[in-house]
Amino acid sequence: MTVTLADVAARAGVSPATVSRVLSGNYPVAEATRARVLRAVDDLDYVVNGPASALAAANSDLVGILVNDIADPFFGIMAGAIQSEMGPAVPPAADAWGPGQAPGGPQGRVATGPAGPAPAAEKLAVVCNTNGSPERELTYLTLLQRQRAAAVVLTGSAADGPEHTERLAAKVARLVAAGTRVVLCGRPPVAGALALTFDNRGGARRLTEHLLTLGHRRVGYIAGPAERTTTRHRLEGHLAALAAHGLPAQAPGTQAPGTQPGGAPAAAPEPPPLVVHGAYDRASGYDAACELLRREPGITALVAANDTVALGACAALRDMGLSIPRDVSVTGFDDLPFSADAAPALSTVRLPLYEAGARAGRLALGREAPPPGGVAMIRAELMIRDSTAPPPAPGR
Amino acid sequence: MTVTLADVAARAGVSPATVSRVLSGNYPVAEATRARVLRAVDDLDYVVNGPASALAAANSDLVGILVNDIADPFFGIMAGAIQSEMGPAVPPAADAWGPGQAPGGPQGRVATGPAGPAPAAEKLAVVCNTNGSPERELTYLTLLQRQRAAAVVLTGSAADGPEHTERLAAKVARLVAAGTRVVLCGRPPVAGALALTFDNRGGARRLTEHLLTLGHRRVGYIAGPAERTTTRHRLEGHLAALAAHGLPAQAPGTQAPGTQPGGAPAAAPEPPPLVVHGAYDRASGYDAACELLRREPGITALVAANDTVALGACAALRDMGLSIPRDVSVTGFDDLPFSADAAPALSTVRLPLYEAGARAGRLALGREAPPPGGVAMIRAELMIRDSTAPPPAPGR
DNA sequence: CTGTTAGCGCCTTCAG
DNA sequence: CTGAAGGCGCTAACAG
Repeated sequence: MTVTLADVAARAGVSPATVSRVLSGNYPVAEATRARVLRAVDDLDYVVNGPASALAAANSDLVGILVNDIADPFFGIMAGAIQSEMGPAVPPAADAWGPGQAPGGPQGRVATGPAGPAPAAEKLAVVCNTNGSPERELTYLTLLQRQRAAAVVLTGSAADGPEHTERLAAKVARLVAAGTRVVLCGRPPVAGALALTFDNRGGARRLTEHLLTLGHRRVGYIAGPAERTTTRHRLEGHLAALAAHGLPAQAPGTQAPGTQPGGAPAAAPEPPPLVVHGAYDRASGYDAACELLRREPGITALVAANDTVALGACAALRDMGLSIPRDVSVTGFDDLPFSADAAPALSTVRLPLYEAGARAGRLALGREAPPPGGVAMIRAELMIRDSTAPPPAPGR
Repeated sequence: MTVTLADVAARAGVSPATVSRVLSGNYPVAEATRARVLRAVDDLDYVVNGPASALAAANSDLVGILVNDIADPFFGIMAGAIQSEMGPAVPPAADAWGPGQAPGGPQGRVATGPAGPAPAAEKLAVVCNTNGSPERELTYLTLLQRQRAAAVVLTGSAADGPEHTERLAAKVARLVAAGTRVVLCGRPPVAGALALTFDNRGGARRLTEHLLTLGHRRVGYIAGPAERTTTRHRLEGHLAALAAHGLPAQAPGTQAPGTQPGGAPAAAPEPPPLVVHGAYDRASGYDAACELLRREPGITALVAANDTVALGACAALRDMGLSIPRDVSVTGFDDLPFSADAAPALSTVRLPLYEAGARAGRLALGREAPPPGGVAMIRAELMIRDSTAPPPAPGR
């Protein structure tokens, strides 16, 4: 039914081994036969049988990319960047043969010789959507392990909590043991894997400091899902900034520093916490903003877990008749493309998603030297735009 | 090094064939042995060798999803929907799985332990980013063919033009011949493949009609990349609406119907066309809006190729000090999540991206009967919101 | 129900 | 430089 390597060999009048050698290009073959084989391949429309080749060679050209939400540009940008690095081989005289793409130039890559490690073939970069489910994450990892994937890149926040962390670590260990390279991008490190982690804590801290410096004292925080590492880290940064200014995390008003949170239960009504958790989406931002302003109408600034959430919060504020940033300042996180276009342009923290993804891709292919210790921290950059300003005058 | 099926067989004291049978679950096995095998699998942390199994069975559980831009929610939503249908099996206990739909015996693998080790059957849905390059599209198709993918879903607009159309058709034919199911989602049909096409022409036409009905007569059109089918179809719909109202496509002002475009070359200066092409992104929308208003300051409405482009146009208008929709109305297309949140909320055409993607996923797995003729047209729904209104009074 | 027997298509020594 | 031979790990008929 389907044409095999043997068919090509017959057509070209050579042995299967020779065809194999021509195709994988990692072994000297006479230019004449080489051409003959290539033509036969073309004539027959031959396409290598991946499974068979993977079985025999004990490796495949599959590279898996796991994302939490494929509909979110945050992941789309990283995934796209990772894939962009999976192209055919290295810089010079790119030899992208492939069954179908005949010998590029007259002599293709003949004289090039081993310009590097090996004319690495094109990788099949593939993205898998976990939908934020730790369960599905593990499942995909197993599926990828099954395929003997060459590498796996896990992006975005991980599920927080010991059990999953442990199960993931075990899985990663097995993958690595099986020869699969594992890279984490925008995630906390895991033993055995290379990691590019974002400075979520630092970015969040500087963002809140920016607000405090402007004079804000009643700052609401719209956090992401409670069980995610990124959520926790950003919140920690925020709280650290607050603490550094002597502001108790949940103080609703201008409370004196040092006030112990667990105060009198009945006499003085417990101050409502100014942190609300929700999903990383626009609707959550909207709802959370409403909730926070209900709890504490005196809020003058809202820090959102990410840009999408921030936009939802802006919409809520608008609907309440509040002006941004005159009445309330709002900040996001990530600096996704649309943030600069929002009205008003969002003050946020820029994460170099594309650059980080590209680097992760290179690491996954072993095309770049791993950072010392296997872990690198990616800096976040403050982007101050138009959604933040000093709070309204006290007696507004 | 790695544990194989034979190891498991030995550990369980059965033959490899038996292990294979319990793992694929498509053959009766005594409950006792079955349990023994499962335990051995678990003890040894065994994971099937995908390539080997694919080779032997002549099929794999890979399903490819091709998208033009993975960072664009338009594709992310469809891809996510498609993947959501690739789950383990169907709704009830019914276990429709295996390389082909196994008999799903009376109690198949019911009594299995806790979420068995490798409940298999799960398809590995995988998305590939072509970045809008016809070349890469073909390459990915080859890569997927190499892997003997079970199915392939191509989403979004196709490259327009005979050569690519033909090459694609040939590739699709080969894939289908090799047993891979091919589904098109949001694309024009291709022989041999099932297709779910969006009513881009109709949607665009109704959108422009909406504007004309409001009283607009000088309508600018911001089109997508010229060489894409979706671009062409939407533009055709727009022009059809214009023509139906007796408005020449490129008339800059209130021109009398019937005026022949190719008029006097020097005497009467050629009216500037009111259509500008650009990428499907926000920056293009911004630039195109500027360009159109430069060409024809009297424009009272801007029709954008999609929502993202429309938002860019809105930003441009805002920067020019124009109010939406008081001075200029703006429309989008697709109805992506953020469109309803824009300020003002965007009038657009809703494409049921998620539903279409889910259906495409089911078709790809053969879980749903194909539409008659293999092609189904997906209706687009007009969503009138706040970015459109009657044009300003004549003598504004 | 379970074991046995052949390959699936390709890569990879090992000769020539 | 090229051919011949063995086996990668698993599944799919056939026996029993």
